[in-house]
Amino acid sequence: MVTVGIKEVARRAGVSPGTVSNVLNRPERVAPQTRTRVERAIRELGFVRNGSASTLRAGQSRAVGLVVLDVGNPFFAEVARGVEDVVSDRDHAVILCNSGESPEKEARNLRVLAEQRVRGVLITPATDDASGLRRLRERGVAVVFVDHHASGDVCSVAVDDVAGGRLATGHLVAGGARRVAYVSGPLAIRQCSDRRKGAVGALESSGLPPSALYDVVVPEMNAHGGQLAAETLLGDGGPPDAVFCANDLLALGVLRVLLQSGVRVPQDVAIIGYDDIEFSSAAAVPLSSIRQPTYQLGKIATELLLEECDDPAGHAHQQIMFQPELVVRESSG
Amino acid sequence: MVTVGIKEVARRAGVSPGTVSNVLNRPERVAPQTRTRVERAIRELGFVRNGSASTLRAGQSRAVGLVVLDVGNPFFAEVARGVEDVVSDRDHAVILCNSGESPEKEARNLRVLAEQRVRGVLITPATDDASGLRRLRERGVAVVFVDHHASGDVCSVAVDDVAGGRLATGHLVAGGARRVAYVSGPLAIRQCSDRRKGAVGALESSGLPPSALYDVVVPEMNAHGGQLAAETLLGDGGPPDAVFCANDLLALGVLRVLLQSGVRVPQDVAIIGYDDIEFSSAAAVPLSSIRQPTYQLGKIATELLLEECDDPAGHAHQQIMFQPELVVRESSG
DNA sequence: ACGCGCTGTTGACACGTTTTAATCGATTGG
DNA sequence: CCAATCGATTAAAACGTGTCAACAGCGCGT
Repeated sequence: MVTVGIKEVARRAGVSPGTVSNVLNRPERVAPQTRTRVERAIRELGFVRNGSASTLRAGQSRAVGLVVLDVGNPFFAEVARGVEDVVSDRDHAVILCNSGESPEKEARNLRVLAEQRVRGVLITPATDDASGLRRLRERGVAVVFVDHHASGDVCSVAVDDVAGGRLATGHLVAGGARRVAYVSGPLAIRQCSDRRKGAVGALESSGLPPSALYDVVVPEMNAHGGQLAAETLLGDGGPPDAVFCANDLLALGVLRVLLQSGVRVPQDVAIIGYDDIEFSSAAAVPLSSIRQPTYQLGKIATELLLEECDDPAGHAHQQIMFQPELVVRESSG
Repeated sequence: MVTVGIKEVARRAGVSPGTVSNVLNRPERVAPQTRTRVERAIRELGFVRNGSASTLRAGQSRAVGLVVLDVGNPFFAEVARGVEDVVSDRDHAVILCNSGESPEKEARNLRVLAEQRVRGVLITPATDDASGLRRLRERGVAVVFVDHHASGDVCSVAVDDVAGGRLATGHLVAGGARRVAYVSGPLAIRQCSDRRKGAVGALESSGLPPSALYDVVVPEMNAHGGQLAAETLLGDGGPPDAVFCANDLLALGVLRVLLQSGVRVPQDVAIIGYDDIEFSSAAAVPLSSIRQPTYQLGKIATELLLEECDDPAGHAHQQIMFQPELVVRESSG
């Protein structure tokens, strides 16, 4: 491994290593003429800064961590795109971690990120146990919650999931549903429990009893989980009037199984999903859904994070909360 | 930032810093009893190793880079899942980069990865210009191509795109198509040109003239690109008999616009995509496609990469080539 | 001519770990 | 009982960069 360092550049340009470092980090402090000379030397030698040394000395790296529940979910892929765009503009790197909704994997990921001395962490937590995150923050790592509302001393960018659940369920009830199934992942995941809360609220406002809601919880929030849920629904003494799914992946899985079983959507059963991923509108029966500003979620969260990193003292934590939007398509028409 | 380092652990455990380092890196060389003492000290102090210092001194990091054309494409998301699973088992980190099919962004990403001193890079190149990668390899960074066949001195894990193109187009022709549109991203992307090559081959074998293939090239290989392509198809003197799309995202975009315009699929126009992403089977008209072992692509590529990193000398480069598989659904039935 | 401030530059040290050769103690063989 | 050997541990020297106090050169006003 041929290692060309800052001092070889310095020798070639006829300056001291310190000056080269200045060219790299505070170009304005060095005379234009020497700067160009150094820059030429850098180019000629093909020098690239050693990030480890830089990080070690400076105490902060040029990378941020992103921990999501499922990279395979287009929702998080879109969030990741937002993160990547902002971070890449500032020549930083994104370390992507997948928790797969498992607290253990999440903890392991956080440890790796701590080792890497990332500047900050963007996370959609898989659990309400914030002890791992607290330790991180005590070590001086900035944390921003994504798609998860926080309170007080942490930044967060989220969408009002209770409102979303109310919106979705209210719409189903307005369409005539009297018995609604709620298909979701583990209720330990905040998004799932909040959306459920909204659903319950909507039923109450409509004068329906709480028993009108029928929970089907599956371990994984993907299409496979949706298929599992649909089989449960079909087996359990006939399907309900309508199904509210905690995300579109689940909804697509449910939809597929119902259609295969000869159930007509929306005539027999109405379905609504959540997230409004790109594919929902192209589904066999175009899927009603709750739209969120997904890309913005990633983008704004990252901006907040970097802002906090750049000025930890003068930074005021803020919790941003978007309002979701109902998108009606055939599956609930 | 409270920094508890190796030497505080050493003091607490009553040993030297060197011993702590040994516990971390070669536990077998240290007596069981001192080892447990050190491990306790580590736990009590909440010590986490400083990756930058470790990387700096050891000369190699615990991170690999993954450069994909589009994180938003479920195909690459699935590849990323394969990579993440392997890498996370070995307590490494994945640095995710998105080139967005742009050589400039790709080059910038590679520079960031070089700075981070990643152990290796997994990449689906956006261009045939391998100079950036050559420089990386000269610096001792292992490189493995993903979904891109390499020759000779580099590892690669790919799927036979020419065969895939032939499979898809042969199927369309067998179904009666005489005029086939090929909707694809920039032909500078190898996957696109290879699949096209297969398509041409299939037409020739069937005795059709090369003019039977009609190219529609769009700048981005996503659903939006597909919509653009479909508009071109509709405008240009009536649609062809069949459309072969270079990936499923394009196909879903094409499908949507055709259906909206009253074109019947497959009666008026047959469509086939590529990648067989999860959503294709759930589309308004379930999409025929070419299936690839996507997760395996990421998994095996990563294993190859880490193998090369662990033993650069004794490593024999290999090019793995999978065969794709035709999946027929309604869109071409 | 002199001191002053200002801009540009320098040199040396520190960051936290890995690594190597050296040291220590204990055990074994002669 | 000494020497040789072996395993466990240590001390110290790197790794490549950022930082900061110190310093040189220069123009300015007095």
